[in-house]
Amino acid sequence: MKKQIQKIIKDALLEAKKTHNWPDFDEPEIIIDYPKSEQFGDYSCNIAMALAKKVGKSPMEIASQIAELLNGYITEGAPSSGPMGHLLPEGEGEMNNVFEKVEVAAPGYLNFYLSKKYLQDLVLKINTEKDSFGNGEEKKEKVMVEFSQPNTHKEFHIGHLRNVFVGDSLVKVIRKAGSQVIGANYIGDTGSHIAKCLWGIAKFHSQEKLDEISNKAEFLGKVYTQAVQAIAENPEFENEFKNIQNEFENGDPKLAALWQKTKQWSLDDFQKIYDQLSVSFDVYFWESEEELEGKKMLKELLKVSCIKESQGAIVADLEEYGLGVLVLVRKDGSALYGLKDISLAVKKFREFEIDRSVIVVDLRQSLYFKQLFKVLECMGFHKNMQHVGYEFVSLKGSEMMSSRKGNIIPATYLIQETIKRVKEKFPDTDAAEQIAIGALKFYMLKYSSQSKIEYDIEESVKLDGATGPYVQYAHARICSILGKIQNTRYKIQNADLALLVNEKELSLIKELNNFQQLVELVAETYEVNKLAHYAIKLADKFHSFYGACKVIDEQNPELSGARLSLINAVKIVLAETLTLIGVEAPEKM
RNA sequence: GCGCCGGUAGCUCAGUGGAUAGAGCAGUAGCCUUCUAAGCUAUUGGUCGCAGGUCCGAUUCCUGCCCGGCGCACCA
Repeated sequence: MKKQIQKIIKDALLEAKKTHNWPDFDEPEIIIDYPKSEQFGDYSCNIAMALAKKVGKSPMEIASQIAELLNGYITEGAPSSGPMGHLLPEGEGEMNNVFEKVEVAAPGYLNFYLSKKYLQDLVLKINTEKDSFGNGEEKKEKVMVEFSQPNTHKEFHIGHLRNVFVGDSLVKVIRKAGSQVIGANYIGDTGSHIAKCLWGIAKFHSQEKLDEISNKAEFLGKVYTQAVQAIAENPEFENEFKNIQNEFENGDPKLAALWQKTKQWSLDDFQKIYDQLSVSFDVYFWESEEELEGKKMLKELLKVSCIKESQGAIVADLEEYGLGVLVLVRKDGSALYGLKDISLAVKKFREFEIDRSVIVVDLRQSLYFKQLFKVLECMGFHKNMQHVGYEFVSLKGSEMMSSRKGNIIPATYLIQETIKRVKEKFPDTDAAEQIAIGALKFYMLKYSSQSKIEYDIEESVKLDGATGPYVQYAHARICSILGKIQNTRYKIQNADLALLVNEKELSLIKELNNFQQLVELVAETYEVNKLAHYAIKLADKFHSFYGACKVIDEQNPELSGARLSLINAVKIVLAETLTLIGVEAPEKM
């Protein structure tokens, strides 16, 4: 829609140059905005103000001249696109008269008003297309979104949850926008943290019957912390640990068996969490595999100009780009994250033939990703790779989490606690778990990614205001009304939508009209919090409509039919928006 | 030291080169014999960190500074 408005404005500018003897100039970019308030129409453009100097007239005068032409187009047709009534592509049905009028407002805005007919037809369109409403055109592009990336032998904590929610949402929204998407997980199943944990088990827990431990994942996390602290406090343990690390890396069968066994404990725990959150992956990568792949690539890598030996280690020297130095291989020969990520990046593009790689990782690794992408570039590997960062999550009233310090908040604790509190508050609901998971996801996703979250459990289970349950509640209310008219004379199909003329009704439809644009925007900018904000706004407008308009009215079955049709459209879009952020929409609450 | 991110209402956060800077919570005043009150309606509340600059116009862009957080060679 915005693009089409741009096009007709461009037509108008060209025509104005002739008819109003405007001087010749290069057109600046035509920007179409949503006005701040509905009193300024549905779309607005500030081109007249930008042109004031170039044309040599006042913004208001320019705006009036453009508006006059545009209003002419509404009835008579624009030079390149025909009547503005035919703005929409073929196959969109009988979408005539998209705009009602174009107005000029001080200090020089052009305000576009959608016609009632267009809005009323939109309700039918949504009811017809159902959950495919808002889908982008199918693209050939293949995108991989890598997210979650938990480390085995460490506990899955609340910071990991933010990652999972953002990543899962990106998969869904980029897919909806029309690209093929592969959701990928990259498990950290190797590295020094594993060796530390194995050493910790050998040192402090060798007498215990490991198989009888009830919460195995938690046990591993605790042992890891215990090991880190023990080594820090007792330097003499350093050698003991190094010995075990060497034995492990050289394939000691006992340690390898212990590794496999304990790794599976972590993986089982992760899977339980993903199941509970309804998150899944299309493909898994393993750090232990990339370690081997990376080492195989070393010979080739050393031919790359920026990669060299330094102080016994192999590093990428990126000083000339202002990116410092990235160590790929330690002086003891073991591989670091960077090396593994190089081989993984190559694998993603070669084996999976993707066009774009999106990686969701903590914002604190921004520099690291700049370095990684630069190294790949130096290798002649010019690909579309994006790091989507997000700020950290802490718990209100506690210091910053660190699994090395052992003061983390486990994800399972937060999930169980939220479910418990929802059940306390609403003992009658059957959807406590859906509500709790929804509250959790919504709370994390409503923040912009560069905003730190100080997680407040008390705040997160409040079910009013800008929360998931608030949106779910709007959905449940709609379902409740729709449930009442089953097997009655009211009809959603073939309703006379021209009856929808009330201010609240039109305002609600206008919000629905923004959905497709939103999907496109989020798929490009990765700003998933905009989905949450949209859901709130739509729910707000529904509640406002609900307060003002009675849907089922015995006296007026025709209007009721139209309104039922409208709320069904709202239900579809609301549910779809929630789906995009991974939140379920229960029918009853 | 260099770099990145933030500083907007009492609190938590949106937002933007332009039209009176917006929500939620908290506060105040109303609304359940009426489709789910997890709701609605109205309302109080702001030197958009500070100082310059660019611009017809800056909270938004540029520069400097202050405050908070984070990152900068063998963790991931």
